[in-house]
Formats: sequence, C-alpha cells, structure tokens
Amino acid sequence: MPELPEVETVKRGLEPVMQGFIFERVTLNRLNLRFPFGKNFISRIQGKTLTSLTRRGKFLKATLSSNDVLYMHLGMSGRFTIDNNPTAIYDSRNSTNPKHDHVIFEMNNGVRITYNDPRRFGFMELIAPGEPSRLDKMGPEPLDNMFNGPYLFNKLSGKKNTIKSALLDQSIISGLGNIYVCEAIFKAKISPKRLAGKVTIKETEILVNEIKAVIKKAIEAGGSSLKDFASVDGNLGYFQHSFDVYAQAKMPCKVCTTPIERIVQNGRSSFYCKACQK
DNA sequence: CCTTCTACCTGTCAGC
DNA sequence: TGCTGACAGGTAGAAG
Repeated sequence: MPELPEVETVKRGLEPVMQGFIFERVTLNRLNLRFPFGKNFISRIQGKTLTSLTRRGKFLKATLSSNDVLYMHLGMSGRFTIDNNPTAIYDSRNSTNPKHDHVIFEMNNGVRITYNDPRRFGFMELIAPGEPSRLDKMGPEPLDNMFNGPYLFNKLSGKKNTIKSALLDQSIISGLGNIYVCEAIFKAKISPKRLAGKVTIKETEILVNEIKAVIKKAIEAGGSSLKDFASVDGNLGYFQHSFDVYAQAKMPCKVCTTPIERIVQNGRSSFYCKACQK
C-alpha cells in the first residue's frame, strides 16, 4: 500500500546501490505488469548508467545516461528487495513469493534488485526526452512551498465532489492515498463527506499544515525503518506507525472516545470520527 | 470539462 | 475442510 512516504523510503533504500551504477543485466519474467513493458525495454536500459534516482508523487524516476527516464510505480503490492548487499539484514517478515518476481536489475556493483508484485498494479515505463508522460499533469508535492492554503483553496473552490475524493486526485496534490487522506482530514477535523468546495479558507490552511505534518512524520518513520533493517520495503513504515482512524473502525476515537466509523465513498473505505470531524 | 464508476489483479480472512 | 464473497486500493479509461 505504498503512498508517498513509503515510496520515499524505497527511493532512499535504492539510491545508494543504484545511483551512479550501470545496469549490467535486466531480466523480465513476463511481458507486462499493469501495462506492457515497452518495446526494447531491456536494450534501452542495459549498459546505461543510472545517473539519478528521484521520487515524484508515488513514482520513482530513474534518469539514465541515455537521457531516457524510467518511471516505476509500485501500485498496491509492489516492493523491491536488494540482494548481495553486505549491509542487508534478511528479515523473514519481508519474504515474498518468488513467483511474483517480475523484474530483476543486476548492477555493475554486484547488487541485484528484484521487483516483486503479486497483484501487478504497479508498472514500469521508459520515456524518451520530450515525450509526454503521466507525470505531466501531476499536482505539487505536499512538502513543497507552493502547496499552501491559497493554492489548495483555489483548487477546491467550486468543486462538487467530496474533500476525500479531491485529496486523492493526483492532479491537485501528488502522493496522497487513502490512508494519509483519512489521517490528515481527521487531524484537521473535516468530515470526509464535506464537499470540497465548501471547505473554508481557514480550514484549508489547517488542512495543508496537517497534510504536511502527517507526511513528514510518516517519512521519518520510514527512514528509521530503513536504518534498522537496511532493506527496501514500502510496507515497513506502516508497521511502525499506528493510525488515528485508518482501519480503526469501532475503536474509540483518540480525542473523544466516540467509536470510529467506516463508510464507503467512491468505492473506497473512509474512516472517521463523526463527533470530531464536521 | 467535471464527476463517478469499473476493470485490473491476487492474497487473506470471515462466515457458513 | 472447503467453498464463497468481501476486502485491500492506485490508476486509466469509460460512462454519465
């Protein structure tokens, strides 16, 4: 269930073993994940240096020495593991079914990176310089200064969908998923059922601050997981983190003890406190 | 254009 | 024990 903080953790884990190194061998164990790997996927990567690895929203973005960019999305269940890393500590909790090992990168430093994804909602795509990509329409990063009260208020004004739905829209803000949207609107005391266009400027300021706080805290938790386990796993951050409302149905609200409710919006679960969130 | 719905995919778990 | 159905949810594209 990787959202921005988990993808950031993965990025930090992969960077030291991939950035600046050459892809010696790329192996695909099937023709597609969610989408087909493009034609010449292997030949366009093999022999190239990964010059920089960054994150944008929930995407990993690997720039190659050819100037092609490899976009990688973990979908729901994607994870990377690092082998032949002398500092890696094997953790059986992270073991994966090898039948879902779909992509293997072998770098010229002797490190092998395996992408495993049981549900195959993830995808990898090579984009040539100047070619349009999915990231073009992506909204600002939550921690960027341009993501602020006035920006969000402006984006929400006039919108007829709910605040829950609007915050999941990656063109408004990138990187948020179901979990951190639930958590952030709880902190901001806004009901998931509120219409986006009805959120006041004052509430928007509070909401922006809570989104930044929730994301920052989760990145820090992911960072400490990475340090402890020296492995790359988008799920680690979640295990260390307990949520105020997400998946807490019927549990007492941490603020007022009212039982947390679960409702379904746009086919997704929302968890909230109907006493605290208006 | 805007919003909502559905497909995609498999592992897990509750209930019978 | 084994079956069935619900659920997890990010994204794209269709439908409304």
